[in-house]
Amino acid sequence: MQIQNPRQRKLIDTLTVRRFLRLEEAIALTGSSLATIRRDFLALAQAGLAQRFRGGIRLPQSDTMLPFALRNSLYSEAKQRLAQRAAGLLRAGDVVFIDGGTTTAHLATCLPAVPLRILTSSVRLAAMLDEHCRRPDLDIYLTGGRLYPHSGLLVGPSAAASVDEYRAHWAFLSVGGLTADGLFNTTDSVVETERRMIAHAEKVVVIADHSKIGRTAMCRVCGLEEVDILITEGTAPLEIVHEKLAECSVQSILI
Amino acid sequence: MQIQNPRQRKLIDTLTVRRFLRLEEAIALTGSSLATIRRDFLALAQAGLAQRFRGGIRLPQSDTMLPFALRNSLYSEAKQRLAQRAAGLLRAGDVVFIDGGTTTAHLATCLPAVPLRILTSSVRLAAMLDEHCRRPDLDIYLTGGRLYPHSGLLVGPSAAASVDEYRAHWAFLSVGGLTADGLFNTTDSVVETERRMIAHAEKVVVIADHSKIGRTAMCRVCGLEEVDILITEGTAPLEIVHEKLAECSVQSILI
DNA sequence: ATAAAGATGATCGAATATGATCGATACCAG
DNA sequence: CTGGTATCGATCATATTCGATCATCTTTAT
Repeated sequence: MQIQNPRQRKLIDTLTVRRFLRLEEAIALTGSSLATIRRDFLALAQAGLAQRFRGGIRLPQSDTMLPFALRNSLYSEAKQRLAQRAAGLLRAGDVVFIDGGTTTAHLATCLPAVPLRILTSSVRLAAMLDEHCRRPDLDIYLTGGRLYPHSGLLVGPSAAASVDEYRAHWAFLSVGGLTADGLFNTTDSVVETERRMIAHAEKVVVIADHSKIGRTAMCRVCGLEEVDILITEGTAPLEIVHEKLAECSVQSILI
Repeated sequence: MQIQNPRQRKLIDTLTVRRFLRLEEAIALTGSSLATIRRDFLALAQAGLAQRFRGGIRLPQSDTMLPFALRNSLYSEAKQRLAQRAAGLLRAGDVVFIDGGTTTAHLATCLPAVPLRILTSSVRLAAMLDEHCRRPDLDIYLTGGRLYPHSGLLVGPSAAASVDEYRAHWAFLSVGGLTADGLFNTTDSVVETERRMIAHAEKVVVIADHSKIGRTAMCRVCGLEEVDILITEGTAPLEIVHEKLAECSVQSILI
């Protein structure tokens, strides 16, 4: 049986990005009432697409999930909270660069209800924003470039170059690692795009769960002096980089 | 069975580009009354071309199965044959511009099994090629630009400008209309991108079903002298433009 | 030219989805 | 164990959409 109700589809799709969805969140997401969401949760559970628990629904545990969903569900609760905090920074009319990555993908589910212009290199993020949020006040831009296979990411020189055409209030970056030495990512295909986003944004916000702090990866993106705000978990081993953060006047937001 | 009612065709065409179509949107789109649209929705659902849900219709399959749906659906038989013929032109290593549109979207289902590089302004086409086909020999590029709401199309000056960075062996275009006066499309948001594709491709291939021949639309793309190959149906009223086609040495391929 | 067949648009009762409310129940802290 | 709080399921009123009917307009066949 297929879910035909667009609202229920939206809930299911959100559920594949988050690991669970609470009643309050679903209400905010759809604009529907408590009673309706409750009925939706019941319907989704009866269809076997979700499991109910007190206060919300989650993905069925034993189900075979897509690789993307699996990768995403790792630390997804934390990422979701970090993304929500990041989204709280935004004001009406802001222009936002959003990096491609599993962490920043969570932003799609919690953007504030204000007009925004968004430039991203993530096709999935763009598709999510376009298809589900009926938000005529959102302008969504994609960088050009080569589609990195099976990742939904636009990479390469044209991706980087197209960022040069824009200026933004914010750049939201997700990283593979963060040390006193700077920001790191696992592949160089996205690094140049991130550098341009950093160069052309007023404020650079790095979103990183605790596992990223103190870890490097192959490609260095930039030094910490480029970063304005770091949003991470309270459990992160920040002492490793604390001094350098202060030196570069990075504002740390702990969740 | 083919849908011959032009209004219903329009609805189906819109549906292949968007994900779902609501009653209200369909009324605005066609100018017809509520009752008529309802009857159309019923007819399309009974023909198996769409699924109804309260307030609108949607494609019968889930979006990840869209290529499958396209291949199997009856209404698109003609377009599918045209796309197959167009795909037959391609050779290993070719660089191909593919316009965003319902007709060219069918190309995703029938590309030959040779290495190709593809630049398109259609996010859906790119996603189909990336996710559905297991083709490591395909390089997929997207133009940048603004995402036209609920259409999966990249539009605007940056979309057009990014085409300038590439040169291709082929440009595959789908049009809203074709007369002796040239090619036409319904909206100007994609026209500039198409012009750049035409300018930077060695061979320009227009794919148009019979309903497009002899019909104009609001925006003129270019004259027929820019076209190298026209792929259309044998039933198309080609006599209207036959002379001009010969004059511009356009090669007509009839299916 | 006329009649038949079909498409279209308006209207109305029926079916369904939605939102608010209320008592019952599960969870948590002390 | 007990009281407080939040969530749940059920119920009812309302709003929206659906299907059917009928009148009007257009097309087609004779």
